[in-house]
Amino acid sequence: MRARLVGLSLSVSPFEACYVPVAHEYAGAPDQLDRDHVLGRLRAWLESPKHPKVGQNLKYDAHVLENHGVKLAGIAHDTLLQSYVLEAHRSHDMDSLAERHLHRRTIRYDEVTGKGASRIGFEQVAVERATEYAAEDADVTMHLHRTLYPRIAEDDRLLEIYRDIEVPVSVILQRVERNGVLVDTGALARQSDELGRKLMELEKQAYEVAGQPFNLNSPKQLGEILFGNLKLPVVKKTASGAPSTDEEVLAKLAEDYPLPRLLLDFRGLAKLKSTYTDKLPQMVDPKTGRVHTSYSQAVAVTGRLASSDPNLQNIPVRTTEGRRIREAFVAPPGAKIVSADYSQIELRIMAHISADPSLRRAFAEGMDVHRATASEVFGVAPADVSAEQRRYAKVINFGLIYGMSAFGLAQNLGIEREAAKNWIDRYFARYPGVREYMDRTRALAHEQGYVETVFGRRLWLAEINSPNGPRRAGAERAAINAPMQGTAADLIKMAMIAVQGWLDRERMSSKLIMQVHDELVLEVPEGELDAVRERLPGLMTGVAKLDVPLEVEVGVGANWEQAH
DNA sequence: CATGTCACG
DNA sequence: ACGTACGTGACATGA
Repeated sequence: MRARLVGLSLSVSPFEACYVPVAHEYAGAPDQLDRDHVLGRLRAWLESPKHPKVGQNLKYDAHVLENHGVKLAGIAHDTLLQSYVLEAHRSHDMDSLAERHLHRRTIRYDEVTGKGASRIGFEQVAVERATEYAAEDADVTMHLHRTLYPRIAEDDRLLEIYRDIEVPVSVILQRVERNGVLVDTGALARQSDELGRKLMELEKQAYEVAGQPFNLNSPKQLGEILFGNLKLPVVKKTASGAPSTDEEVLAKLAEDYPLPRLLLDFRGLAKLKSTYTDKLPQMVDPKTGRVHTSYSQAVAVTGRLASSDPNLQNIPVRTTEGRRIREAFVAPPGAKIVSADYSQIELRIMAHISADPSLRRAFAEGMDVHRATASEVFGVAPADVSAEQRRYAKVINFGLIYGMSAFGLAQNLGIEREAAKNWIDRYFARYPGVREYMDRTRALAHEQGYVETVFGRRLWLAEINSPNGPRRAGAERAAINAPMQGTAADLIKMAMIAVQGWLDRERMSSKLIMQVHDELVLEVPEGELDAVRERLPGLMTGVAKLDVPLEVEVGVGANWEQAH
């Protein structure tokens, strides 16, 4: 949102590229063409949808150009997305791609700008050196496109994922990022004060119980207090062998001792304050007055997006205190926040892929799926399922999506492993199609080294044939999870395209402002509220016809919390 | 920069 | 006997 253009590099044929410096600034820098003059001359071409462009991560270029008032159009190809569609599990930076596919060792950005404290801005790089770096950048992109795109084009389904999903989504994401989200910084500041007071109080109490002051934020110091001074039992150890002080451990110790409870409360509030109520206001862009996240489209191996700087996909929701943070995500005067999320999307996908009759029936008949599962597993009528039974069934259903083990289920439910194994056996007896899906997926993963989403996105499993047992088992669980998580990612990307397409065609002012894996969030002027509420669910459920119905829940409010 | 922890779907 | 539920990103600490 704030980067300024220093120069442009372009290539129209292999091994030929140019660099146009426009804003290099250092003692003795040569005279350069004026930036606005250059952009003025290039504008018609840059903004023309009829003139196709190829780049590496053009979402970024589009932002920089838009910072100068140029709206990039004609994004035909993106080598970042090509690499991601072909090999989501590998690195996609240009240096790696050039080595892997072109056997070329490129000039690295760090080599040009330096790194750490002595790093200089690109505007201070000598024009000659900048030319070598930047022109090579354009040339490598050209070669990568000529190498990677044919590999996608030879597979119909990969081509659809790339051309019909990833490329259009990148264009939409740039707009979503630019739209930003309005945040009530005053409300967050008040929450920070309140949290600060509560933290001071908890800290004071902790010092009293511990008999001495210590840094509550330091797992190391905390471990010394708990397990050294106070001689509390070590419940489990961390990967490096130190006694763990994580939530599970503290919860267990809290049954018998006072200090762990204080620490659990402290940690919960400290997280909210440092990550959210203190940080988010600092992330507001001074120019737009809004928070602009960045979506990474080639990070998550399953096809999901990732959000960073700030991450808007992990804003608290599970606790009452946490939800207050969502109240600070607001609509401007005259508008509302609209949230629409897919209901039970991954379980529906499991029902579709596995074709299990009972699971499909549960969704077809619009049942509460956890209640239906409880009914089957516990052998009672749906109406007679207890709250406890439904809770168990919900944990089992989530476990299935993750490729659960008896151990994992036991731990999650706090029951014996034998008992957990028993529930799993009963589940599979009732849903044989699901077991067959899991077996089939495991076998396929071993044979091919990859699994696929419903729409043909390919998910590679590097360790599926590892001689290391635990690693192989991990890859098998990932293989089971990936088609469900990945298909859900495909669906919501298609939904983003459908929704933005509708908003554009209807010349609406409503804006997509966030994507949270199974949820789209929009900022909607009140005049468009009825239309959006009416059309949004159908647009989202209509992107694909699975063997089970898709359902979308829509909420409206003055803020994100109310809309949920 | 690694580690531990914890926020989300 | 081991080590175990999938996918992410950010923060604080401490080397």
